[in-house]
Amino acid sequence: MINFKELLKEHGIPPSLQRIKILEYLHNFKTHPTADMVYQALMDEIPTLSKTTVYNTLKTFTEKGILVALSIFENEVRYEYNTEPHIHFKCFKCGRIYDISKTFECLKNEEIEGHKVLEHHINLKGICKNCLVKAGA
Amino acid sequence: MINFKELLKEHGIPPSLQRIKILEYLHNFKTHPTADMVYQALMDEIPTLSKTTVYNTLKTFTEKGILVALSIFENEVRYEYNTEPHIHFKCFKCGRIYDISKTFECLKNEEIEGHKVLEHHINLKGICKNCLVKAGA
DNA sequence: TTACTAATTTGTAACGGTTACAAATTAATA
DNA sequence: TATTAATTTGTAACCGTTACAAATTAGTAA
Repeated sequence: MINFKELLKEHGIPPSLQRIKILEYLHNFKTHPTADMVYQALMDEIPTLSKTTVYNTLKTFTEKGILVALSIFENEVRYEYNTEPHIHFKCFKCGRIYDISKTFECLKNEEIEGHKVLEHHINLKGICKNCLVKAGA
Repeated sequence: MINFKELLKEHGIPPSLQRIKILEYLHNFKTHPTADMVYQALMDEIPTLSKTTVYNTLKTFTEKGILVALSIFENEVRYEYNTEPHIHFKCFKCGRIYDISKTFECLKNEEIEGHKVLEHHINLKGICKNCLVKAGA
């Protein structure tokens, strides 16, 4: 059981209710949500919640390294809890994003053609397991 | 010398002046431009050009496989001429996008954890060669 | 507690990339 | 040349996001 209040403090972020709840959500639901999805999900629990707070908080968390921002979709940013390095698979049909645990040793080097690599994002796209079954039936 | 008129016909796209010029630009300048950049660049040559035409044309080309749409930046889509598979490096400082010719054999397989992979995008981020030199000086 | 200050949250308006849509223009055909 | 279809254009709207100021909350000192 993670103490999110402590986790925020460790990252130099004063733990308000909104911040704790947003962090908790990102940690518990691995759905790579957009800012709006987080907002919708927490509206019931925090009726006064503002969308701006969600955007600001997600931005802060990302800057502090607690979350990672993904650019898998063309138009909207998605967030996930920063854990082990992994790659993403997006289904063209259902739109779901899957985490692929496989890592690539060949990307471990931190220098390529003279450039210093700080991040790498691998995004696969295609038809997911579920949609393949549906199409085959 | 590529005959862009013929190339369009081969992809089932009637070759209008606008379409030819846009394709020509994407082929000649490997700058991974946004729709707006293409628009700005062609405004002199085609004074009546509309931004909507650029957007529509880029979309059509992408659907037909002539171009590839990149989601390296968070907010805007960038396009490039569809050639050999390669990966992209985006510099945090100058924002430029570099093509890295290195390919990864480990991503050649078309099936991963049950999902059918149709596309893969590898985006590296960090400090580019040029900016490293500037920072070191 | 109370008064005061700083931090946080909120709501509205605005911004920027993109798209919808109808009118205007151009090309194609008879 | 007249008619029809395709393409382009311009405007307005959409949507994700951000700027900003007001309102609220939390923290501190008397």
